[in-house]
Formats: sequence, C-alpha cells, structure tokens
Amino acid sequence: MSDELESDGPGNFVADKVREDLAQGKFGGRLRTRFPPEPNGYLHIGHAKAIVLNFGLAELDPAGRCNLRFDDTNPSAEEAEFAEAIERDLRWLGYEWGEHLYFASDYFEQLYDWAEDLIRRGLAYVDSQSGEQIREGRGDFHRPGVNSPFRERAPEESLGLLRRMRAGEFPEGAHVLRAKIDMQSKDLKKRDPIMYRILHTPHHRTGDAWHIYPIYDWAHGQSDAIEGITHSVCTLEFQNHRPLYEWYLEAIGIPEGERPQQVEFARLNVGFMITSKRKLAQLVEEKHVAGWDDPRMPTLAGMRRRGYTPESIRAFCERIGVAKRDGLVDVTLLEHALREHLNATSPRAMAVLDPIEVVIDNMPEDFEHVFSLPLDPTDETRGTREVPLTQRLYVERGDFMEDPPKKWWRLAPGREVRLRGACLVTVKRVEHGDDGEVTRLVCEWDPDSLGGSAPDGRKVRGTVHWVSAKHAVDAEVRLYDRLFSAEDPGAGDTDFLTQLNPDSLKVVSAKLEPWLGTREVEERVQFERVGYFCVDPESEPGALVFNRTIALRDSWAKLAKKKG
RNA sequence: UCCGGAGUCGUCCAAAGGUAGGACAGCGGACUUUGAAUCCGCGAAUGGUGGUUCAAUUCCUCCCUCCGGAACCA
Repeated sequence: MSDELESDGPGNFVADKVREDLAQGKFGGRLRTRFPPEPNGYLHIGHAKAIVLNFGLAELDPAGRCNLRFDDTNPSAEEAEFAEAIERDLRWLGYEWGEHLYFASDYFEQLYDWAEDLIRRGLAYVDSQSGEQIREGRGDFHRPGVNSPFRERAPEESLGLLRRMRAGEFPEGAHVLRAKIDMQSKDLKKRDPIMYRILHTPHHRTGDAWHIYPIYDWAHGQSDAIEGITHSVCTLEFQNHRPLYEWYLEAIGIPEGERPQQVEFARLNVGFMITSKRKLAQLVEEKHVAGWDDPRMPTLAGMRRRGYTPESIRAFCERIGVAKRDGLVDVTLLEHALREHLNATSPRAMAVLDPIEVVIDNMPEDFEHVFSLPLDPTDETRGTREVPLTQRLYVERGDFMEDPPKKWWRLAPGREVRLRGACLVTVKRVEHGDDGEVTRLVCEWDPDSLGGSAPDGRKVRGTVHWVSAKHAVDAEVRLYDRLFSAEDPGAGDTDFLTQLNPDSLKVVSAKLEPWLGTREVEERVQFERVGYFCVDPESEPGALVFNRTIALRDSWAKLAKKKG
C-alpha cells in the first residue's frame, strides 16, 4: 500500500493539475518546474516545503526536471555568500539539479531586447516622474490611476532614454521603464507596472555591466519561459501577480500553448517559528542568535546543526500536504517526524546532564566490570560499546527524590532500581550539603544482579542511566529549546523580539560514558532516557560540544505536571 | 470600501450528490532493562442563511469571517 502511494507521487492539487496536463499532452508532454530562491538570505523550513514540492512534481514524469534558478534581480540585497549557502543546503536536503543551475541575471540581455521591442510596439515607455509622482498617479483601491505625462512619449525617445539609462548616464530614480497597460484597471498591478529601475549597485555576478535592473514581474515569467518551465509554482502572495505574469508572456510573443503557468499554494507557517527572511536577518544582525546556522534558527543550516535529518524534514513536508488555505502547522508534527527518524537511526548511549554522585557502599573500591551494551537494543547487528561499572558513579539529579510521590519508580530512599544495563541498587543513605542540597547517594547493590536482572526474578520497575565517575568524559551540552515562547511570534501588533524564549539555550557540563567521548562532528546519538543529541562543529579534540536536537517524549513529566 | 484568494476534528491534509477519512496533538489501556519506542482503544469537524434534490458538507443564492494586493522588493 505504501508502495502504491509512493508510485503515485504526491497527492495534492498541484500534482493533480500536473498529472492532468501530462495526460492531456499539454506542453508536448513536457514537465519542468523550478525552485527560484533570491540569494538574500538563508533557506528556511518554509523553503523546504517549496523545494520538496517542486522537485517532487518533477518526478511525476520520467523526463521531468526541476531547475535551480537564482532570482538575482536586485543587487542591493543579494550576495554570492547566500547563493553558495543555498546550494549547500539544497544538496544537504537531498536534491540535485545537475547542470540546470541558472541565474535570472543570465537573462538580462534577452530581457533588455524584449523591453526595447515592447517600446517599439508601443507597449512600454520611459517615465521620468519621481517615485512620489508615480505612486500618486497610480491611485488606490478606490481611485483609478491617471496617465503619466510621459505616457505618450515617442518610442524613439523612450528607446534613447532607456539606452542611456542602461549606460549609467542618469542618477538613480531619474527614470524608469513602465509597461503601458491600463491606469484605470481595477487590478492595481496593471496600472503601468515598472519594468526597470536605475541602480548603480554592482551585481554579484554581472559586476558593473548594468545600471538598470528588472523588477521581479518583468524577470520572473520571462525567465520561466526561457527555461521552458511548464509549471511555475509559487506562494499565495503572488496570486495578484498572475494576470501581469500572463500579460508579459503574451506581450513578448510566447505562443499560448507554450506559456508557463503560474500555480499558487499556501506558504508554510510552523508554530513557534518565524519564516520571514527579514526577521531572520534581523535576529542575525542584532545578534539575538549566533548566526544563520544557530541551532535555534528555522533555517536549514540551523536545523542541520541542531541535528535534524534531511529525511525528517522531507517527511514532514510530505505529510503537511499542499493546499491554498493559510494556516499554522503544529510544531509537534515536525517534532514527530524528527523523533521518528532519529529513533530509527540513532545509536544509544548514556550521559548524565545534571550529575549527582553515587557510591555503592558494598562494592569493592577497585571493582570494575565492563559491559558490552548494544548501540541499538532492537538490532544487535549494529554493534556494541563498552561501558565500565565502578563503585563511584553519576546519576541524574532529577532521577532521585527524597520524598517521592506515588508512582515514582526511580531512585528514592530504600527503593531498588536498575542501573541501565548493569545491576540493581538500593539507596541506603542520603548525604546533604550545608544548603540542604543532596550531595551524594550511598547505595548498596545486589552483586547477583549483574546485567540488570535479579536471579530470583523479582521485578524492578525503575531504570536509570548512569556513568562511571572514574571513566566519565566531560563535555559541554547545549540544551536548545524553542526560540520563541509564542506560537505565532509577532502576531497582531506584538513585536516578535519581545517573544524570544529566554530559555532557548541552557549550557550544562555533562558526564558521558567513554564511547560518547569518541564521537565526531555531526554524529547523532540518543542519550538514553534524555533525548537526541549531535556533535557540534565547535567541538575540539578532547572538548566535545553536544547539541540537544530534541528531548525524548516524557510521559512522567506530563503526569507530574497534571498532578501539580 | 475596490480587486484577488480561502473557509472540513485542537492543528495540517483528504473525500464526496448517499455512514466525512488520515496524520499530529489529547485521553485511556497493554507492554517495557529507555516513564522512550511499539501496540490497542476513545473523543473530536464541514462558518451562516435560503433554495434545488428522495438525499447537500458537496450544486446555486445571499451573508459572515480570514488572508493577500496600492515597493523603483522578491
């Protein structure tokens, strides 16, 4: 059944349309999509949805393909660094575009030729009004626009002006090229939209070759047409652009059956995350986070560093579906996809994040036993790691309670619990510091319980993780939590910065079992009973840094919380 | 108010002129050498009105609500 689902490909309205077009032989049976990021920021979870959609659609036909095209028409915001990061993140997510890497800037010359052609045909003109005048002349929702005094300028004059604009003879703002459509249109986008503006900013690819740059609407559809795109999939906010998209394609003479068609879908919003590039850039610039790849960022780079797997992100994108209604996806859906994949792939080991000392009183001081424990208890073929047991250990402070509530199965005075994989111990005495804080648990063990179960078959409900003090490896562990404390940061007129979660990062010094001390950058593991972690690139030999990707579900915490 | 979109469980997505389905979340239980995972079960929705029809959530009318649009941004 799942085979069937997969061979059918994604089931959503865009895929349905593509299948229908394919079946009807539209575009001569050709299928081509594109992912068109602007290189002015890093890719984030919202882009992942568009990527999975576009690359996924291309697979609906054996000959289908998805181009990567950088929409680099505004040099003032764009940088090569971003383009490189985007390619890196795309590959990490699992996509490949082969030789089909394009840049809108590669089409500048063609675009320019088309523009001159439009002028000659009376479909465009150079407007020499100020930005203020142009805005005023456009009217508003209730007021029709008025024609620019330059609207009837002779084509020859516009041509001359445009050439001089291109050559850099005018200051920015002196002139623009506008399409001559209809200043009375109810569709404000059609009130003589601007095609080119003068910009003397050097471009990251074309350098100072150009002094005019095309506006999105005058570049996007044309780029699609040049590349033979059949389905130009974009988000809802571009719906209002579609009539203009189509007008330009017709104006430059693309025959009807060959015009790419724009299809819009709802962008992704995830609870407790933001996907506004402007806001993400602000977080980075104002140093609310450590960078675009801060593990708390919803960027692919940040998620990668946090320990997300590409598989889990793709699975999430497939599960949320594609539709035209705006919404806010519950972050638990993302977390579920993450845990699901991590659970299936992460080796297990033990680490104590908030250590409290344990001494096993009736164990010889020089006792040492090495257990060979499975890295994956459900699959012994995945190997084992060696875990030493000695008289002095660390256990988690939170796993001990001096006066436990009902249903507490863990360490407490007189209570027998199991040290995971090792043996059974009972707390005999509790030592306190001056401030009353527990400093040490003195326990007794059952020497016949080596391995973790008692020969008499008595049941021991609680199991806790532990680390031999003598062999423990110290490491920094960064406990990440949601960056925002509000599900919809910035909603209403709230400033999203006031909703940053003050506890989104806690750094602790942990005690690791020896095997964990030999992990390498980007390796992912499960700290048993705690969560999934991965090794941060800032780790140094002998000074590992682990990032908490996500905690394990904790039904005890839930129970305890419910009972107050 | 003008133009363009959208309204289905708490959330996201699906279906359909004839018992509205899945996932996540929630709740309950089983199992457990991870209070994890796994398994089983439960509750939960078609914005409103009028109409067409044997039957409307689906088709039509009117209304309501929400989102986007007046950048020389994408």
